[in-house]
Amino acid sequence: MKKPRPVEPSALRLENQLCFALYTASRALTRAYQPLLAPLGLTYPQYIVMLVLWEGDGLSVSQLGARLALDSGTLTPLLKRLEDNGIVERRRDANDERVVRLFLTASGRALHGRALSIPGELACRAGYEPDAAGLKSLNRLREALEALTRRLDDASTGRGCEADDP
Amino acid sequence: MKKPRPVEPSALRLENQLCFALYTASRALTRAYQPLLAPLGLTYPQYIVMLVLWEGDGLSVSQLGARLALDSGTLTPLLKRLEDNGIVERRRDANDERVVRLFLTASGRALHGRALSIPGELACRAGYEPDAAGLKSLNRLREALEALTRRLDDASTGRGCEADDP
DNA sequence: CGATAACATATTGCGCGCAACTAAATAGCG
DNA sequence: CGCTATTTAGTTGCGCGCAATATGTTATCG
Repeated sequence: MKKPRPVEPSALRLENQLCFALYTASRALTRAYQPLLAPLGLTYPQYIVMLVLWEGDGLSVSQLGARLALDSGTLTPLLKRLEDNGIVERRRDANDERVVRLFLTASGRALHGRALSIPGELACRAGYEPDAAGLKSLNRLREALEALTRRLDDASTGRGCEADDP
Repeated sequence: MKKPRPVEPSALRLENQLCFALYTASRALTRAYQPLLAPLGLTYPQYIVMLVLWEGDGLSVSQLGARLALDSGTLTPLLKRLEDNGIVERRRDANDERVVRLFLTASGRALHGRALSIPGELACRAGYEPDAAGLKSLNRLREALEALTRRLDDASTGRGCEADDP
């Protein structure tokens, strides 16, 4: 009979945890964005939604949700707030009354210009040189995070891990 | 007079955004942890708190908050829930009635054993080899995130960026 | 000692995320 | 056609994060 392999107690030390680094970095980024987004009247998740709509509007709530990995429980109230603020319009599709299509209003489109400088401003505040190898390192970090996300989503979908004997 | 330097419209494309990759990866990680933590009766932020307390209890709410970059608005209700679940005890410091010190109960300590295998299990589910160079790449990712967090916190503390002329 | 400032935690309010469930519309099938 | 299954949003409930504020405690200064 096999004993479950022993686990080092240090496995749970906070500073060893990728999970904690990721959790903290994500919150730090949201905090850093907040003062830049406040003048536009946007929260950070609202800004993420606007990034998609600025690329092209008219998509449905579920298409937006697929892009962002968010469901209607999050998006519906968020989009209603954007609509209340006059930035977004929600219209039922005439051919399929189930789907709600999302459109930018004039002021929603106008926000795009004011948002353009935000990523650069944030990178600058964080001390990244705009043209240096720092850009390359940011890209590598982004790719590593995307790879991690893919693996984690697979892990959530699948169940368990292979045991000792196949 | 200098024009503000033009910004590429692609600056706002979603797939170019480190911020989106980080936001998505953080949520994916929380989702991946959730089925492993549910048997312990812990949410992901509660697990992060327990990681600190397992390293040593008796610390104050503000010390815990400094470690996690969380304030009492988040921690107080979270800790009350842990106390209601019989995992943590909150005691006012006898020498300073302002501070609340946090202690593990017996069942809180007992949870530690059940939690030890979680990081490895998750790494395995995500397809990382436990002893391969994959471990090294996870460490590099963690260090990159920690460096980013430090820079972002500096950016949040400080104000603005240097202009074109010093 | 008494007033006041500084400090530690608690409370309130709001906006996510997400699970679970509901409601309405369409698709598909006998 | 009628009935069920599927699809799409919306709703509810709960637990964060975090800003703003309140409450109670200790320190400081005259």
